[in-house]
Amino acid sequence: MRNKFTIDIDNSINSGQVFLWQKSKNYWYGIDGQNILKINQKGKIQSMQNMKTSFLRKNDDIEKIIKSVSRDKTIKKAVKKYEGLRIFNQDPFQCMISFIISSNSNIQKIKSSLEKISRKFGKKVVIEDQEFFLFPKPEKIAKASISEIKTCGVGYRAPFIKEAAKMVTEKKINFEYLKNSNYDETKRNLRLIPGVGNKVADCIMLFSLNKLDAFPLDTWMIKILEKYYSKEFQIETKTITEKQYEILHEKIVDYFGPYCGFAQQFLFKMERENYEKKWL
DNA sequence: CCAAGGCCTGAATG
DNA sequence: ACATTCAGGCCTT
Repeated sequence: MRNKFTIDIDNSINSGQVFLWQKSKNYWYGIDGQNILKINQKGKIQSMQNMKTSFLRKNDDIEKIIKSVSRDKTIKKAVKKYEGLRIFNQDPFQCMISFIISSNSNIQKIKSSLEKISRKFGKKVVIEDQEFFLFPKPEKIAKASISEIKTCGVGYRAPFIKEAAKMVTEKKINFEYLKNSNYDETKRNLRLIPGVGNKVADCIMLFSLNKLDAFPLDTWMIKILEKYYSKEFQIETKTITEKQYEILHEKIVDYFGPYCGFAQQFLFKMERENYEKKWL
């Protein structure tokens, strides 16, 4: 028997995991690789390109996942407040580029850069009298010059983006293989990409490679852990070193379990909302 | 193994 | 106005 699928689409889109989405008349339209998705408030999804998609992860046993991560009062509160918050299953290439761009940046600027990249390198598609630009294929970005990429406002990340795309076209990074690999193997591979450190790798893994045990530790999550979980995970220093990141991740998996990525998403959403940050 | 500094850019801050 | 700071890291020294 299957659970009834429910989702809070607004909160899920506005939770820092996707950037190329816009709302129009109660529908959300978004770019996911070579696909354009249209989703209504109830989570009914359609591909405007007639492609198959598992974007909404409808097969997840969300009840089980939520029960599994609900280890304490703090996380229970977050889960209750953002009950319909879900993690998407994005196009890996787009996700990788998005989070390479995200480093040392903010939502608005990430969004602006990605829009420019799509507009400059992606295929134009007109749907329902609206113009969309698909996300460019890896080959296109791999062939672009650094200065062309820089016109999208990505600055010093431009060479990273080009090299990352190149590694995909050369099959040094094979997303299909990584989808079927475990956490450590996947991370080891992703870390070979310039501009991909621990945090960015965890984002790519959680949001596009089906690694629900990935738990991106950015400055916000560190603050959250210090605020609510100082007993469970003592964090001594201000800047998290590589080693500390690994140790912390292990403790987090021990504590929140194999779906800890969901815990991250709920905690992150709750804390960010407290600060009334503007999203899309 | 750890700490410090630089990095594109543009919005926010003073 | 104009300068400075800072933002959901990463890389090099």
